[in-house]
Formats: sequence, structure tokens, C-alpha cells
Amino acid sequence: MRSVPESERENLRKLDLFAQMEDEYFDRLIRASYVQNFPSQIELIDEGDPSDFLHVILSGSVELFSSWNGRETSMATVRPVSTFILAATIRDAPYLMSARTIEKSRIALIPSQDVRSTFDKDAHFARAIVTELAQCYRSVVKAHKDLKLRTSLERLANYLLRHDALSGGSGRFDLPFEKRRLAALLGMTPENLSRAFKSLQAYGVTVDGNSIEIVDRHDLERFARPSSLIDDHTV
Amino acid sequence: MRSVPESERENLRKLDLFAQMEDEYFDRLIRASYVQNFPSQIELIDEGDPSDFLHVILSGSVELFSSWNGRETSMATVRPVSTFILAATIRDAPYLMSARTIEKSRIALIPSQDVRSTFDKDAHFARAIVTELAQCYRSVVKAHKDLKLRTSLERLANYLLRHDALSGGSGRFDLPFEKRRLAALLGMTPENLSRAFKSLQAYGVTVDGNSIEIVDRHDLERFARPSSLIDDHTV
DNA sequence: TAGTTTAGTTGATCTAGGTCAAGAAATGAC
DNA sequence: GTCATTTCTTGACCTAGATCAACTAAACTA
Repeated sequence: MRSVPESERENLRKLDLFAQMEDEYFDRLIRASYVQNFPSQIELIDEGDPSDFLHVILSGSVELFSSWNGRETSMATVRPVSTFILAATIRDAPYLMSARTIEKSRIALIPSQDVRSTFDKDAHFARAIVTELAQCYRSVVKAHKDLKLRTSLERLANYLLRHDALSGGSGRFDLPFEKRRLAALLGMTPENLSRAFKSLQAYGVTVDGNSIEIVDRHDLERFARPSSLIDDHTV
Repeated sequence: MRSVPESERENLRKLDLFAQMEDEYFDRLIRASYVQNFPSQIELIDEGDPSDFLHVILSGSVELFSSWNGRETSMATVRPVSTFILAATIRDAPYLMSARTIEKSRIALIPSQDVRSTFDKDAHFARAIVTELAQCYRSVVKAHKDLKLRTSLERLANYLLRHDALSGGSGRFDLPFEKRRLAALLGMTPENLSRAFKSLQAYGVTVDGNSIEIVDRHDLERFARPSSLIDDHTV
């Protein structure tokens, strides 16, 4: 690992998390940090490990997943620019989720100890951290509601609507990762996801490999009944 | 609603959330706040409402729940001393969950606006808030893992082990609320919960009304396989 | 006290979704 | 290019857990 190069410094500085910081604290934080490129399928974090670094994903994407008793499930996917495992860093507690890259990714690693001490000194940084953490919290609550209140078909339909909106709302987009991973994320098996896609044909969804087309958004929405309190990840 | 009486002030001051604050900011925050007793079954919050107050539960207990498309589910129960709906307050965003008292409860209401402005001024308060929020975040992640990785029988078994530990680890305790509510919390129907209790007899669990006895903790643990990364709510 | 309502239990049945197995199609290695 | 590996799909089957219905027991009411 090498420390953050000058060229990268300015990019980091623009992130919400760092934008309002005092120069002095930003410099000190960054000097202690690293930016690194990881290939796909690298395990960055193993759940249960002590939380030595706050991770900030700059490009690529990362899957958070968990295991218990021989079973594994996908908890979330993280895309730029966003932190992960922030809560463990704050509490100096073990990671609750594992993390692996799902494509080539660029990640900043900030020593947890420095995050905590800078939090106490720089009020702007403190505010940015708590805002980010609150966002993460609300994401998990939404995921939990999604899982507890909806059938797998409803989860898929809403996922497609969300992802379409995220990628411009054109009604055409590519799935950002393999279907088996999407199945795990939605809490279903690959077989059942395959059948679910077929069922959604009745609501104007066509699938060709990774590319999805939503022919009539309103038609799909009538079935999916999206709710801002579950599906709007900006609020 | 009446503002916080002098007698209550000192109790609040002892809470982790306020203990380290500067006198000045504590006074100002408390002067803007209220403490109120609510009877059982009162809806305190309706999801989607703007987050006007941070709630701190001082005694009693509160259920957080959510609805979608005519379905309702229990998300968590909150007991003293703990905040709820902190993330909405931080982000000045609508509540994602509804809340109702499940018994007579005493609750402090702190205007969200004052929480946010005090956060920026008092570093100790900021630290307490972010620690509490990180704790909340980790609780939801644990609940999500519980739901996604375990069967309903496993969830019940682990719930009983957790609750026994929480109430002294004697192997005997009373359920803190009705079984139908427990069923919703565990993501199952009352009928299925009833059957699940029967199944756990094979592992030494006896049920008489609300009172539970775990005859042999190790026996139940062999089935439940509790994990600190799901079941330990102190970490 | 009897009468009403609500929570809990039990059994019968149904169904969403998981599992297993076999192909098809895509991806990667050489 | 060919061969091997992995992902995806499809069909047959199975099971965890939901639903429905009937009944019991407890809690409230008048």
C-alpha cells in the first residue's frame, strides 16, 4: 500500500465527506491514509475482524455480505462515492459484514483511529460523518422493510424500477452485476429469480442477458407499488 | 405538553447522550424539550411524517413498525434508555418507521432542529449522537442478518437465548409483550410461532403463558448457534 | 355473574419459494 | 479455434411457513 498521491488528493477533497474540513485536519487525515486499486473478487473485509480502516469507494463496486452457519447472503452493494463499515469504525467494534470487490475498484483506506480523533476536532467532518452514517442507517431500514413486507416478485419489480430511475429512467438499462448476485441481494435463489423475470413479462419487462427493458413503467408500477419510504434512496 | 421539570432534569443529565455536554448547551436543549407520559397503544409517530422531534424513551417500551400495501410488520422494540428515529432527525428527512407505545411509557421529546444545531456546537454531544446512531445502525444490520440467514425456528431460539441473557441468564423469564407482537417481530405468523414453541420443547424450552423456561441452555444453543455478530446487541 | 371480545392454539390445507437435476448458454483457459 | 468451467434456465418435486377455520382460554364489560 502506498499513501495518497498528490493527484488523488484533490479528488478526495471534493467528496462530501471531506469538502468542508479544515485544511490542517484534512492533510493530517490524508497523510495517514492509502488509496489502492483492487482487482475483482478480492475480499477486502472479513466479518468479525477489528475495524482498522474506514473504506471509501472511489470507483468500481463492492458487495457487502454475511455468513452464518454455512449460509451466505448478500446484504448490499456499494457504489461510488460512499463509505462502508462506517459504524464499526465509529464504535471501534468488529465488522458485522464482509466485503468483496465485484469489479476492479479504487478504494481509499482511512485509519479508523484517525477518523475517530478527527471527528472530535473538526466539526465539519463530524457533521459529514454523521450525515453519511444516517444515510447508511436509513438504507438498511429500507432494505429490511423491503424484505419483510414484500414478496420476491415485488422486490424484483421494485428493484428494476429503482435501478431504471438510477440509470436515467429511459426504460432500458443493464444489470450492474450477475443475476446470481442479484438473487442473493433480493433474498431469493437464482432459479427463482429466473422464474420471477418470466412472471414480470406480464407487466412489460423484457430480459435479454443482462439488459433489461421496461416497456411500460406505469404498468410495472401498478404491480410493484413503489413507495418513497422504501425505494427512494436519496431521501 | 409541558417542558422538562427540574426533578427530571438531573435524570436526563445522567444519560450517555447528555452526560458529557457543556452545561450551557444542555440547558438550552432541555429548555426546548418536553417529557411526557403516554398510555399504552398510543401512536407516537406515523411513518412519512417530518421528523420534528428526537424521541428518547425513559421508561416503558415502544414498538417501531412499518406498513406497505396493506401489510404491516414490526421492525424493532425500543426500551430505555435509548433514542429512536435519530437518523431522520439528523438528515431532516421523513420518518421511515411508525412508533407506538406497547405499555405506559415516559418519553422525552427534543426538537430536531435543536439537536442538529447543538450537534454543531458541542463536540461531546456530537460524539454521543454518532455513537448512538452507530449502535442503531448495527442493530438493524443484525436484524437483517437474522432474517435473511435463519429460519423462523432459529430466529425464535436465538431470540429466547438473547432475552434470557438480557434478563439475568437464569433460564426463566417472561416475554416482554404479547406473542402476536413477538411473531411480527420475528417475521412469522402467530400460528407459526405457536407451533415453533412446540418444536423447541425438543430442545428443553417450556412455555406457560408468557413465562418461558430454558431447561438446558447448552442444548438450545446447539440448535440455535448464536453468533456475537448477530445476537450480541452490546457490541 | 354472564356475555363479549381478544389472544392463543390446533388441525387441515395451500402456496411461495427452495431444492435437485439436467440442459443451454455464456465465459474463460490454452 | 477447442475444451472446461461457470452461469443461467427449465422442469419436477419438496418444504417452510402462510392461510383458513374451529376451538379454547383469558381478559374485559356491564
